[in-house]
Amino acid sequence: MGLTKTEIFTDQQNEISLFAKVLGHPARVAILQHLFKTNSCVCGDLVNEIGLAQPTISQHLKELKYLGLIKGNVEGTSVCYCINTHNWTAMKTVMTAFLNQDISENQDCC
Amino acid sequence: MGLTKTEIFTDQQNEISLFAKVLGHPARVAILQHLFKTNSCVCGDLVNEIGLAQPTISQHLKELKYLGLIKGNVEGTSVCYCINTHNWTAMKTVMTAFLNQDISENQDCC
DNA sequence: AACATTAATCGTAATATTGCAATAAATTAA
DNA sequence: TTAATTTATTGCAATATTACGATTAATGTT
Repeated sequence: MGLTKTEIFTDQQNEISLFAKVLGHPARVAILQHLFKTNSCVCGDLVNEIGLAQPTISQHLKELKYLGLIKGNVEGTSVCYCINTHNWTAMKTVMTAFLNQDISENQDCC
Repeated sequence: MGLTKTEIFTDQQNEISLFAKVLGHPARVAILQHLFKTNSCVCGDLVNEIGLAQPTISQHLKELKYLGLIKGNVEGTSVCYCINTHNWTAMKTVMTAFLNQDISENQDCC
């Protein structure tokens, strides 16, 4: 079906998976790393940095923006993107809590 | 195309995105949380816990196993699954490093 | 205004993912 | 051996994702 049954999961589970999903493509990972590295905004030179076509990059940026991980500002004919630090931190909190779950008693049982 | 161009990205970027991708479905998040909570192994009662059909759960378990995040042991007619703590920790290290990237100069620029 | 530049959107093709019914495989019990 | 139980596999339908060419939209330049 290709259609996830979100209604049978908790909000938390859906939130974690949505964040993970947007990080689940190397182009989006690369975009985020580049925005972190260059700190200040970057625009369409992401197209040059990463070897994908402009519409493809634009599409990935849209997804990152939709999840709130980046912000975009129009500057003349170009658009300046950067990390939305507030939302990034919020996402990090959610993901870190999930990753740091402890095994109650411990040791692998299988 | 639906086909990711992995060859243009670094091994690290591909690794991060693969880990994120497997966490990018609420059923797999729920399975992992359940395995953590019940500590010791759990078998097909995951099918009861989560409201998906047995083949669907089996498929999700397969993906988690492929990425090495869980282990499965045959015990009679049932199969006992549990977190692969070693690989989970390794994954956590990779993901945490990515999530904890710092913005060089700081503050949002857009 | 006409042109150039940059990014978003549209349309489309190819592949991937999700989910399940049906079936097969493996093991145990009678 | 036959039946029961449990999980994996197969096959398939529906939807999602990825990628890009062509186009449009927005702004700046001459």
